[in-house]
Amino acid sequence: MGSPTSYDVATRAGVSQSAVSRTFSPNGKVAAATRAKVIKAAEELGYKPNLLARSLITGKTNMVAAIVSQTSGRFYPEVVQMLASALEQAGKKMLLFYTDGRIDRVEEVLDEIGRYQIDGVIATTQFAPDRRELIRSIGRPLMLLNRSDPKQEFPSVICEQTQGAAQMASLLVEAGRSRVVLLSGPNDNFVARHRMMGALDGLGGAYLDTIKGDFSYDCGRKFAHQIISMKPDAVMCMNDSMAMGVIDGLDQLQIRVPEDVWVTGFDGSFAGALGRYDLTTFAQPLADMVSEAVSQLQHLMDNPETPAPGAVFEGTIRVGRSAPL
Amino acid sequence: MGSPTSYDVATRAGVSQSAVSRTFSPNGKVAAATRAKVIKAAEELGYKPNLLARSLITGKTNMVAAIVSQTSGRFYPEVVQMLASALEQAGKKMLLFYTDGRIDRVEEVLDEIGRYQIDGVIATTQFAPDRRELIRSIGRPLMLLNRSDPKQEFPSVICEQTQGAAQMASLLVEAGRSRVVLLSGPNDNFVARHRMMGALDGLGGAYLDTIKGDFSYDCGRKFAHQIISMKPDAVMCMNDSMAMGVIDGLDQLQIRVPEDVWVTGFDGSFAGALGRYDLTTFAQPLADMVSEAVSQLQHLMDNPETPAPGAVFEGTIRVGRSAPL
DNA sequence: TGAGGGATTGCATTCGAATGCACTCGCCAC
DNA sequence: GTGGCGAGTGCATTCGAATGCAATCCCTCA
Repeated sequence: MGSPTSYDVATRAGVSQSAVSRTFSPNGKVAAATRAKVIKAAEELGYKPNLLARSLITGKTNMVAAIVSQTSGRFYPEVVQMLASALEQAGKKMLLFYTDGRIDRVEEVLDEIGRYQIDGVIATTQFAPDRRELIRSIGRPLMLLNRSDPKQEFPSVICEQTQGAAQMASLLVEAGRSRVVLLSGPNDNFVARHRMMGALDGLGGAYLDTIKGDFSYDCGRKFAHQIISMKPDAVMCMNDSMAMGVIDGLDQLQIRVPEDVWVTGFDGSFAGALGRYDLTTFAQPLADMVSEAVSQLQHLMDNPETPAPGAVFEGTIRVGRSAPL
Repeated sequence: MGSPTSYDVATRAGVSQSAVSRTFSPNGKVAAATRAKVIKAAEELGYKPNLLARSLITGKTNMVAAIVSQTSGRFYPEVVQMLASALEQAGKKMLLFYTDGRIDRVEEVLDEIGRYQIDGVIATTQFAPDRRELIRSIGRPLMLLNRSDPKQEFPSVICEQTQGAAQMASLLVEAGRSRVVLLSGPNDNFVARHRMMGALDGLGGAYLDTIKGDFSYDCGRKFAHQIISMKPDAVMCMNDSMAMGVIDGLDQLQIRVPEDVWVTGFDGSFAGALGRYDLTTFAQPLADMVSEAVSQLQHLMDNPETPAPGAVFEGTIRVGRSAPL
C-alpha cells in the first residue's frame, strides 16, 4: 500500500537499513558494491526517501518561505517568479504566502512557518514593530527584500530609492519642467516614503503639489482628472502601475503624453516597458537583488551565528517616451 | 536550545505526552481541566506542535503543490495569485514550482513532490504522455487546470475554448471583416490548438492566413510587419500577450487599431484590459475555475477513491476598443 | 602468522507527535 | 454493596530515516 521504506529496500538488497540511509545521504560512507546493490533494489521498488522523516532528525527541511504582500500591481508577480527560480537554483523548495497587505496576516504566516520547520524566510512585507519579537521567536533566518528594517535588526536587500528619485526630479527640472505634481504611495510603505523624500528634494521650486495614491493602476487612472486640473507639465508617479493608470486616464481626457504633459514611473517593471506606455522610470536591478537575498539567506541558514550584511543596490533611470528627458 | 516539545509541555503541566498531543489534535478527547492545564503550560513555554512529526504519523502534510509552466505572459501570475488565496482559504500551504516550459522539469518536480509527501497537486502544465505512469506513481491526487488530459485519466478544470474562438470569429465576420489573419500559439499547447480549431471553423471564407506565434508579447510585436503585409482587416491572436504585442508593433508602423485593422486577444487577462490596449478578448472565469479546481482537489484528498468529475466552464467575449464588434 | 589499521557495516537509539490498548476512576442502577 | 459503564488518562509503540558507537571485515606489513 504505502510507499516502500528504507527497510523494504534494505531487506531486498540484503543489507541493513543504515546502509540504505547512508547511500541516500549526501555524506554517507558506503562501499561501492553496497551502494550498487542498494540503488538497484531501490529502483526496483521505486523507493524514494521520505524527506519529512529525514527532516525530523536533521532539523532541516530545505524549504524556504516567501512572504509577499501582494499589493495590486505588476511588481510582485515579477518578484515571485525571480524568487522561484533563484530558490530552485539554490536547491530550496518555495512555500509561498500572500499577506494581501493585511499586517496581522504576517503573524499567522510566521506561526505556520514555525510549525512547518521552514529553514528560512524571505519577506517583502511590512510588519509592525511590535512583531519584531515574534519574528525573532520563530528562530529562523529572515531576509527582507525591498524593505528595510529601521532598527537594522534584520538584514535587508534593497535598492537605493531616495537618491534615484532625486536624480529623476533633477533631470525633469533640467529638462525644463517647472510644474511637477507628485503621485505618492501609501504612507506606511517604506519605498514610497523614500521616493517621496528624494523627489521633493530634487524638484525644489518646480514642485507643485502632491496627490496621495495607493500604488494601484486604478488610482492613477482615477486621479488623472484631478491632476490635470493643476495644470502641471510633468507628473512623477511613485510606481509604474500608477503611472500607467495616469497615462490611460489622461488619454481618456484627450491629453497627450508626452506632448501635453510628461509622466514618469518608478520600479522598472516589465509591464511599464510595454510599447503603449514606454515609461520613463527608475529601474531597480530586481533580479540581482533577489539572487543576492537568496544567497545571503542561504549563508545565514548554513551559519546562523554570522550576521548577514544585507545589501543596497543602485538603480538606473530608464528613459522612455513618456518623459523624454 | 531547540524549541519545546510535547514532552516539555507534559512535564510542566504534570500530565503525559499523550494528553498534550490530544489537546492539540483536532479530534482528541481530553477533559476540560486537563486541556486548560496543557494550554497554559504550552503558552508559557511557547510550544508549537511540530507538524513534520505529525505528518510522519498521519501521512498528511496539508501541503499542496502548484506547478505552473511559467510561459511568458500576464496570464500565469494571475493564476498563481488566485491559487494562493484559494488554497489559503482551504487551509493548505502552497508549494510553488515553475517548469519554465521545460517538459522534463515536470519529472523533477513530481519527484520532489513525492519525496516531500505533498498531499495533492494542481498543475497547469503540459506533460508528455509517457509521464502518465510517473504521475500515477507518485500516488497523490492531481488536478489539471486549464489543461485537459486527452485520455481523460486525470480530472481537469478547463474553460471551453473552441466554441468561444468560433464565436469570436463569427462575430468578426458578421461585423464585416473578411480578411482575417490568425496569430497562433505553440503547437504543443492544448488551449492554443483548441482556439485555432474554433477560429478556423468560425472564420470560414474570411480566413486569410496563419502566422505561428509562441504566446509571447515579443513575438506579437515582431510579427506586426509580416502581418500587415498581408493586408488583413483583422488579426485574431490566440492570447492577450500577443495581441498587446501586435498592437504595439502596429503602432510603431503608424498603423492604427481599430481604425486600420482590428485586433482581438484571448484570455481576458487583467493586463489586456488596461486602457491603452482595451482588448476585445475572450474572458475566462479564472477565479471560478481556480476555486473549483481547489475544491475538487480537496475532495480528492479526503476521498481518494471517488474520482473527481472535473469541470468545463464557459467564457464570455468581452468587447473592447481594439475590435468594436 | 599475527598484530595493526582503515574502511564498512549493523545495532540501537533518536527526532516529535499520534494512537491502540489497558487501566483507573467516578458514578449510577439494581 | 456490587456490577457495569463510560470518560479520561498513561504506557508503549509507531511513523521513516539519520547517526554514534561498536563490531566486523579485509589488508598490509612486520
